[in-house]
Amino acid sequence: MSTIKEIAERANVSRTTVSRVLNNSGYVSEEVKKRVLKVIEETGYVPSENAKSLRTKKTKVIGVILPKISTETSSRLVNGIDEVLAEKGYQILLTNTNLIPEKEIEFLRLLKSRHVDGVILSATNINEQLVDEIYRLKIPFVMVGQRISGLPNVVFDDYQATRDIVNLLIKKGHKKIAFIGVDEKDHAVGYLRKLGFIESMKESHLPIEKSWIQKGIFDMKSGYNCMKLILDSSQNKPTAVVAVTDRLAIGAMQYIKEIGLSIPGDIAIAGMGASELSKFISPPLTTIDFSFEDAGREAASLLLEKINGHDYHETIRTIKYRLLERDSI
Amino acid sequence: MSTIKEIAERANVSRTTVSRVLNNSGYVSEEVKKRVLKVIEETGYVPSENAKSLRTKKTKVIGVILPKISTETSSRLVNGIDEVLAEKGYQILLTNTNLIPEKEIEFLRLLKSRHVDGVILSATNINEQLVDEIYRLKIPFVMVGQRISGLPNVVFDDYQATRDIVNLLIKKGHKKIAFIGVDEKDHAVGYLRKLGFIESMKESHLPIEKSWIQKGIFDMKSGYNCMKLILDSSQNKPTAVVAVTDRLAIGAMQYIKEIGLSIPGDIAIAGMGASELSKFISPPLTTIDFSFEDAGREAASLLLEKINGHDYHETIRTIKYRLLERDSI
DNA sequence: CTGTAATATGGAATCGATTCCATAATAATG
DNA sequence: CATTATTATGGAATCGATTCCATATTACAG
Repeated sequence: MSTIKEIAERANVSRTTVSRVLNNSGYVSEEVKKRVLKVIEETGYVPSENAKSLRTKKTKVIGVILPKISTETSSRLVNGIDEVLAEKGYQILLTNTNLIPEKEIEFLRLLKSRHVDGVILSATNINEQLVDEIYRLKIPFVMVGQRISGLPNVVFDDYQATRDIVNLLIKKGHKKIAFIGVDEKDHAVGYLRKLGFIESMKESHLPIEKSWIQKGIFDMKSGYNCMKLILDSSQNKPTAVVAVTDRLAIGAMQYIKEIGLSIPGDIAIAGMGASELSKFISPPLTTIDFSFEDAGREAASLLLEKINGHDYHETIRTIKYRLLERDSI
Repeated sequence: MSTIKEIAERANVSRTTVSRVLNNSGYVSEEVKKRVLKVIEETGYVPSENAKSLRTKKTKVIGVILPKISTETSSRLVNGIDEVLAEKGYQILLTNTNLIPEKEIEFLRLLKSRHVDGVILSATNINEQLVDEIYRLKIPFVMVGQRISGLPNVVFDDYQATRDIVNLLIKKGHKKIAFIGVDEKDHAVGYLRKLGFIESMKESHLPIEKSWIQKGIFDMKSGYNCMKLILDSSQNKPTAVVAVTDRLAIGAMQYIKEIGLSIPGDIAIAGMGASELSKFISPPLTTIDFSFEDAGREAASLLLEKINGHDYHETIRTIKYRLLERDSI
């Protein structure tokens, strides 16, 4: 691996001049420039980004912290982020917390030690310590999916989206609607979506049986189990179910089918997230399309603004969603 | 952001000593050690990885080049890679070629300039120029999914897997089997799978109509179109179809269903890749599970070996696959 | 009590770039 | 032709760590 010094020697100029050619800044005569470029070409020299960024304090790397790496949500988000960042010559340094909250802080520190130019965090739950750490970081930062006051956020309207779904079911005549949620520590998916459900029901003066509200985790098995609980634990069976993710909904569908009930005849069901599966499952699942690519793009743009601008007041970008009404309701 | 110099001053020691504490190497008295650690704690100091790696020539970063970022294949692969690397304290620098071949070379150079400790490349096609560049790189390197001689490879047995599927169909009595492939420039998915198909057919002395072999790209729409061509362009209609990816297969299924034929009654169909969709589509799709997570883990392990060992002879790790027989055949 | 080994610490060079400052050569201006 | 800009180039400091080498102190052996 050649260095700028070698190039300088070979081209019979100083390192300073080589640097000027590299960044084409300052004055360099055409002749010298040509000579230097020729040497660079011949040797296949590539300047060390490392040394460069030590001096310039810019790495052109953005840290991305994901709760889980191989989910459709994450990969669509990263796709959106990359779309915007790659264009501006930034690379993505990927970290995966695997849903372990302490890792978020660990990675935040790590990304700082690597001098990334900015951080995008897609978190599922936010504790005090994490928020503290973020404030201490003083690195351009964007939060996706959850809200932290005082910082740039890209959020989905979880509350309203859930209401739209519930209201649609109500409009279709359903009065007994069950709900499969997740832990409310996840403010967006857990708390806000549940709130949307409850408030919509209340506004329409519809009762909610306690057993109709179940809490799962983020997988199909859990949706299956929740559905089982809902149907087994009460005589009063709901005619519709809203699940806060498609996976939960699909798990629930499996149970419904398994016990011989029809969808949507006996029970209507809706999910959220517009996973690819939702379109192909039978019957196709009604869901909310949150466009994670848009969220990624938005987050990246916002981050670039912060990187260039430095204005650190709170910013909230709400990603629009679409209700995809399909045959499951 | 504090530096080692500041810590040294605050603790009234030299930078050398602080460095010793940081890496606990060399001799440091308990007393001084405590004092330094306390200052580090107080200031929240994190050493600059950047400066460190400039000196040590190690970045603890692995570059990963993907053909497409938001596909199930890629995200499963990255998941496997991350599983192994994270454990050893490595981070992933992600780059996405979006299937543009020149980008592979561009990113290879870029990753070198960033002094990554190694590179994992998941490529769809390999041209001479790319191979040249890889040889020139002289960075620990692992190729996934395609083979390059003389270097470490993690490959799938595309040929045999395809044969297994075709043979299964033949065993089930099918004699007229169609094939939806992709460009043979993609040696693994395009060339080898087609070869497997053709040879299996030949060995069983089964004829292949020219129109039964179609070439698509990597999406459902393309599978749909290919299926249409297969069924429309000849009187002699096949009773089974093998598609080289699940997406192509699912697209094909859509067309088959659309024209009112039944699966597998009128036409049996099989895909490859074991996408999540394949399990939930109706009827569930027979496919090959290539365990991309395993491939990722294997690639990462192999890379770590290379990073530590330096032995650069060719290595080939073939990831085992499972044939998932489901209702579509 | 002297000589060697072990322990403890710091100075200064180094990694590979950028960048400020100085200086030399050439061109433009009055 | 002297003076000032402009162009062209290099020297050396710098970024923030690590690490070789030197030196000082203490411990131990003969």
